Amino acid sequence: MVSYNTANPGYQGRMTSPQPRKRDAQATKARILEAAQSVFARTSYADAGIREIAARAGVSTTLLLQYFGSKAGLYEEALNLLVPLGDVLQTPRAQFGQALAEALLHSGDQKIRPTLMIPLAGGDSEAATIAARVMEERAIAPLAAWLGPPNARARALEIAAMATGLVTYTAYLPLRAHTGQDIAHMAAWFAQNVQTIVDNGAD
Amino acid sequence: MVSYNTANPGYQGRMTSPQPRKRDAQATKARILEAAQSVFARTSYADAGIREIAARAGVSTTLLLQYFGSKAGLYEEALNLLVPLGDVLQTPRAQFGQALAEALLHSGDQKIRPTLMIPLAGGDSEAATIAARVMEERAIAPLAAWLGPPNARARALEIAAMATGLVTYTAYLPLRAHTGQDIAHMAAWFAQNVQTIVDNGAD
DNA sequence: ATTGTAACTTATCAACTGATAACTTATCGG
DNA sequence: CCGATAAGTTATCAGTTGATAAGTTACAAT
Repeated sequence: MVSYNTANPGYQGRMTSPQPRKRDAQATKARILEAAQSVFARTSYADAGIREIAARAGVSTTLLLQYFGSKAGLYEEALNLLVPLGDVLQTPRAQFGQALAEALLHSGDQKIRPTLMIPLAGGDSEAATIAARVMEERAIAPLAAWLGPPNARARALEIAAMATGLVTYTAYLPLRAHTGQDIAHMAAWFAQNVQTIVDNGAD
Repeated sequence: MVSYNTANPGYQGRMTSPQPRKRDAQATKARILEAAQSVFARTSYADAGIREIAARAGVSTTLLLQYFGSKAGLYEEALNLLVPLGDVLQTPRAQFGQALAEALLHSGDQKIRPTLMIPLAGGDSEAATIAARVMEERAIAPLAAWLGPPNARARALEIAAMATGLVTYTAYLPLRAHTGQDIAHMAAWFAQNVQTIVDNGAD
């Protein structure tokens, strides 16, 4: 592993990647963001370290900070990039529950799933403030608008609550392994209840 | 504020608390655990600091570590102490949904609420492992046993998922303030869906 | 009254965190 | 070819974290 900011001066890493890599700020930024997403999704904000993200992107921490200003800045940009609901909101209303369930349970550890882990940021920390804003703007608000009255916001929050809970207990917490039956039961339960919220605007 | 381990040598704090406080290991342990609960509930595990907990309990960090071995040990004991479902599992089955909703939304920031924040510990950190074990033993398992077949575990997880989500979006994330209508709608939704899971064992 | 022991603290550590200043090097238009 | 500028790095810092060794002080039984 090529590591920067550690005791390994001068080594260029030509063995692992034959090309010393061209200089391309945009591509580098993208690599950093990708690394940030995967690291922030796996550990909590406080546990995730700038050094690990930088190493995973094959960059020095300095460059990372130069591009994103601070760890918090990187966090915000990484979250914003996920645009959680984008695709799912395109599906027909009648299949929304099913579509969201599949997106949450089968997504390849990227895209939507991490977004639901945003709340895992913390309580009153700087990270929580950022996470709350992003969640509000990119998930709750669009979902509420899509749902429409009555009680748009409450219903959006209910869906978000179920989604966060589902991901938490199926993919995030290292609980004792679930059986296929358990997963199937939960998926069906989730899809149906979400769909009810979508359909039953008038309760 | 009396602070230990900082630059304030020799000050005994006699002004704020006239009695220099008797030596009582059990009471001191209890004070530490209480402080730990409130701090761990407010910030994430990684953000919570041993020093803050110790200060809040009016003790030195050394004593805290002497009693609980390590930060992780303190975390585990503090979580275990919450015994989340205890009271709620005593209510009649027909009112379980309502009872749980009230416990979650009206609890004075202590008792149950923090327990549902356990998952906020992190991803693959040491804290997450501890949190998962406690959650499994003190919440999922007893709840599943109480629910009974069929699909006891899946149904328990579904309830836990909703509960975690509800707390997350009403009390934990610093989202834009909810209206009373929103809260009421969510509470009713939560109570009814939990009750359905309790009743409809056979789907 | 003395003393043994439990309760509790002070002083200190090594490791790690995010961040900054100052340097080097590749790339590209003229 | 060249030199300006962006892309990238090394070295380093000050602050904080959890943890430890060595001490001090209160209390309770003899």
